[in-house]
Amino acid sequence: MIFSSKAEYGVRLMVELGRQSPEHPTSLKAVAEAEGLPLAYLEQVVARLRKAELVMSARGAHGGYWLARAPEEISMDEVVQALEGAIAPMECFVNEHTERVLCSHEPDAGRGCATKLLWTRVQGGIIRSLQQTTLADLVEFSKRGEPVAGESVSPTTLGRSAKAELRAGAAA
Amino acid sequence: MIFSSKAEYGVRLMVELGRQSPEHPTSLKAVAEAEGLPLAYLEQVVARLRKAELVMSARGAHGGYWLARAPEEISMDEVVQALEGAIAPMECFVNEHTERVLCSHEPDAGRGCATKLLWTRVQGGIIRSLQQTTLADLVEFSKRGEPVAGESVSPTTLGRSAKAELRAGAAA
DNA sequence: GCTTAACCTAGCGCGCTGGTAGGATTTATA
DNA sequence: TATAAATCCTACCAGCGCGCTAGGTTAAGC
Repeated sequence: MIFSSKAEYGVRLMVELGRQSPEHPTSLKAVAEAEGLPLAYLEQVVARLRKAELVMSARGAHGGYWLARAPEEISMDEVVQALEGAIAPMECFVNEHTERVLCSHEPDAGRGCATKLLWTRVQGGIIRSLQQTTLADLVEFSKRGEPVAGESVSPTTLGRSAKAELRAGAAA
Repeated sequence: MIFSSKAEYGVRLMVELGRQSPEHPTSLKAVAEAEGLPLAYLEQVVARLRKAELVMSARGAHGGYWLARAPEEISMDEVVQALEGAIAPMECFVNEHTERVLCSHEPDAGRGCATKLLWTRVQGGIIRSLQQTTLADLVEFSKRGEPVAGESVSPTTLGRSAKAELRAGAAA
């Protein structure tokens, strides 16, 4: 498993907010009930999104959360990064100071570190796919089950519909 | 963190085997000492590679391990999959039956599941970057610090040297 | 001033990760 | 044939992070 449930819950929350009009704030309770998620835990999740300035909040009665920007301008790598911390395939990537036995990547010390090359490529693959997906893509998909054809879909999809992507893409 | 140390250790082991001639087997003890890894734990790691038929073994004195195929014909997604199990960004991807609260991806139930679209794309990005890297790439890189120019480098690199890739790619 | 909400912090059980321990089995060699 | 060197196998264990709960404080509407 790669991402924790924080990412899952947080993304769902963002999608839910994206479905609402930003006129009036949405309470966490409403989101928790709609998605069947524990409210108290959602509070911790949304706190990360707020600190990253991806959502805004209003306290008190009829308070709640709403998106800080339009869904089209929120790329999912920001969201996932806010929820999960640095996006890295290996421990030594996130904290260079944690010099555990696990990681002996000497920094550019003559002979190249083979695993670092591999993890760098993987990291690139992850980040690219996250960057090329906006929150608007997900909101659209959740509304119709399929994004509008001819819209500014990310380059990777190359015209394939999101549904076809789902069927084909999961083949490991 | 995405991949566990099994992946790190196992990939290093594969690279080490790739550096040796397949004439005579290499003992785990030698690998463990060369890489500074715990021998007993490496045994469990290499067992996964053996079950996946990526390495072969000979028991007894002067026994050891060697690659089952040429490094050029071993793509890293096979290796990582053998070490880590199914490559999935989220729990529900690896085991559809573990219906925890975490995952409520109804299978194609009308309205599309937005997070599933996202994780599918991420999974594609990971698997693609792993498939496009062969063990030979890593062995080459570990030998020279840079792959031979003009060789059959994976399409993603597009002529950029591996060193440049390392410098640029890690920027989150 | 009651209710509704965001906000904060501490704690906790469970499972998985990263090992260790101790052996059994197989093979080369003296 | 005894010994050493190696793979192979299983059980066990400590630590820690994840997912979550508990219990509050603060702020805003009616």
